[in-house]
Amino acid sequence: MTSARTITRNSGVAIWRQIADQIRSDISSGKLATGARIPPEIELATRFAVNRHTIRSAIAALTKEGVLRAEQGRGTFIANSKKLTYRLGERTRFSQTLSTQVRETRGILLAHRLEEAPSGVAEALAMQSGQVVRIDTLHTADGSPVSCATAWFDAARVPNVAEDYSSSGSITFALKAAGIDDYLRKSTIIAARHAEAEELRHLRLSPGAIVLVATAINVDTMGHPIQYSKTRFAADRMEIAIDNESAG
Amino acid sequence: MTSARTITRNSGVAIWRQIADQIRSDISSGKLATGARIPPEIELATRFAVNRHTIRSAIAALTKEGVLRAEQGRGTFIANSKKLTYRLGERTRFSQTLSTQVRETRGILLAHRLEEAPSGVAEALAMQSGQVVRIDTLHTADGSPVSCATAWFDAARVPNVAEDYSSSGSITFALKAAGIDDYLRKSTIIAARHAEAEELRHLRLSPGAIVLVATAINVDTMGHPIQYSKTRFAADRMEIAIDNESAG
DNA sequence: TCAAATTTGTTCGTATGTATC
DNA sequence: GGATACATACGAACAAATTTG
Repeated sequence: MTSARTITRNSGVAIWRQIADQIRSDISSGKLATGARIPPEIELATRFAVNRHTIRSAIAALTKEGVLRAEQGRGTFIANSKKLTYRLGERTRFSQTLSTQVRETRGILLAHRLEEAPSGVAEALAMQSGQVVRIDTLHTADGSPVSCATAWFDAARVPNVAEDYSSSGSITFALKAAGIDDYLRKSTIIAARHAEAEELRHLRLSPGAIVLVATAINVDTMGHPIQYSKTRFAADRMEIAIDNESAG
Repeated sequence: MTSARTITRNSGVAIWRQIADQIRSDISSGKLATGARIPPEIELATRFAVNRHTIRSAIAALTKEGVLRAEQGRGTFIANSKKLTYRLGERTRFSQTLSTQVRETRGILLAHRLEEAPSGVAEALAMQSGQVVRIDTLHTADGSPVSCATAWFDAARVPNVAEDYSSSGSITFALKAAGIDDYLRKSTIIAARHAEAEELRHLRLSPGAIVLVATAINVDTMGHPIQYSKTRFAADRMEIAIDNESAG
């Protein structure tokens, strides 16, 4: 347990939630390991200079989230811990980048529809006009939701992408079915924000939780854009790594 | 103004803050442009299904942050807007990547000290043993703080890095002074979390705010690590872009 | 110039949540 | 657990500034 950082009163964020966020952050950043015992409530109360009831509220929230596990007479323990790393590269594939870290990954189709390309999407896909297929997906690692995404494709080029994704849980497979055997990551923009209500539900997060938003464009081997997507990662479970191989 | 997303009651995060966060997010994601007028309080109150006072609390918080500006009888307007983009590449340099987006950037030395390499740092710098120079810096763009960083260097190799940074506000300059004319970004890991108290102060953020954390290793032209750093970007002001040039 | 409509600013009161002791 | 203080959220007004007709 690291030292208690200052808490801010009257900020619109209850003290118990600020403390819960700090403890969760210490756990997911690796300062606290799985199975470790956190200090007793009285000690935490002293350290954060708050009442013990306030600490109990924080622990109760984290227990409900599944981050902590309290045992009467023994102490409070860390239930879960380490972050998964999503390695970004030209040939980034979701299941592949996680394959060494988890036993199993899965992709679930949440929704799909044909729509007029929203502003920004047509430009990103270098389309003159026309319709796009939009798919909303959820990705799990060992059964836990780790990210959800919205992706747009040129409807003329990959009309059955939703169906093919649904049956396989894989973008790579769905594109192969449309005759696109290979694709490359052209650009990625990474931002972070608070999770919205739908993301909270899908990723099983609590209000105030953070998502990393990766906005990406994938191109075929001719350099033509085929996929524009926004993936939201649960920031307490995932981090993104960028390796510059030539500088190794 | 996009549609109101759900707010969650009794979550430990005040409703006025959740609404303020949503409005701020809409602004910085570009859904709302500088100078634009946001809907009147009554309309927002209806849309979010809350009392007008609650909307006023949210607006007051954003006004204090400098994001909004209210004028009696006229309306409430967006004061500030666009996000800065930090382009990550092998030769990433802070001032250079922002030079096309802002008039002026500055680096300020907050603190420095000689210390035994903490766990993780010695490995990252490929040092057998010994001391490291740690510097804590703050970076501003056009006067606004956008990021703060902690960086470690092998004390044997760049003993005066703190002094040289202090006088120039530039890592590139400080390394040149130690005879390192060029360096490359080897790896970057990006995560996101809530800002800690010190970061809130330095970056002038409010509790619950988000920081993007970039953990980086820079190497010299021989591939030997010279700098290990953790940079925290205010997520509502900055995003990170990764371009894969060969896939363009 | 005046009047109406719109929009932000202010002041009551009341109920509930948060935090302390 | 109970008592107390303060923050949060709601509701109903009214006041002040601005825009529109």
